[in-house]
Amino acid sequence: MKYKESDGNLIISELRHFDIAQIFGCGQNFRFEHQGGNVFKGVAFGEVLTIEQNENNVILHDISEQGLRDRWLNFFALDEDYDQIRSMLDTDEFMHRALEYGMGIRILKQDLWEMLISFIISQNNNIPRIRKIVRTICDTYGSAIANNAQQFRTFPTIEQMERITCEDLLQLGLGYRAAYVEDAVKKIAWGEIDLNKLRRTNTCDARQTLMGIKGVGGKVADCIMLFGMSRYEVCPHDVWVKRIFTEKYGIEHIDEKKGYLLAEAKWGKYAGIAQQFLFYCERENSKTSAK
DNA sequence: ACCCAGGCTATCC
DNA sequence: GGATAGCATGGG
Repeated sequence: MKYKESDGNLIISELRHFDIAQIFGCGQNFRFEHQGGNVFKGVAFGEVLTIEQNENNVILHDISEQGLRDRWLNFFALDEDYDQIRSMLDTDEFMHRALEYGMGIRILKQDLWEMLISFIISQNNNIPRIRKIVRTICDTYGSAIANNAQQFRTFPTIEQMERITCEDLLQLGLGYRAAYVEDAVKKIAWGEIDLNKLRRTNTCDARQTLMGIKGVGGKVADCIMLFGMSRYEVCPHDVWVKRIFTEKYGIEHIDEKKGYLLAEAKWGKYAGIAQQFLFYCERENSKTSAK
């Protein structure tokens, strides 16, 4: 990977395994929107970014080298060696296909608080609607960001959300998840759960702590840890993976425990990343074939 | 109009 | 302990 500044933009070249459409389309992020062409725009960690990709380069608009190092290098996991990760995951024919299909997928390193709220909202919900609700929360409680015509706002901080009630959230269309988000906000705002402490807690205990929040079960806790704490070993046991493990890997009477054991055995410390390739491949292909 | 969505909780046995 | 209905809302 190489990068340089040019006309106030940051141009990245010789970057392997990076496809913005896949990265933002694989269900890990709800805040970047397709602007047409190969351009996506969104907000992460309070900063707005327009990102564009062509055959040879990735262009971060209005970003300096400093900005890349301070924020986006980490967000896009550019310090992770995806050649090595992919070779470790390439353990069978079905996964091989998923790796080919998701050639440019990377697991983003996103804000833990935002992942907590976003994945509570994700349960029994479809992705377009999750995006819409998250955006509404940002529009209502987040802060304005300078220099952006679409008026993207930040994901609200804990302080900006701490006075929210269940009724407020119902107004925004969260449905029965309103009470869950309210519980999460209270537990964090009142200090019952310390997210910074959670980052240094082992995965098993962190999972239990997260599951103490109403509306956070195993799958949601795992997504929070995978996307918000880069716990790459955590493999969220969702409906798609369940289906794959049954149909492609021949596991009968699949349940969460069996799923974890299989993922652990096959993909070890990158089982969570493996899950993302499987999820993306299966979901995208079912879109085109079934409908 | 109908089925379903990156599940979880309460309640049943 | 393990199984299953019900859940708010709206996208496709």
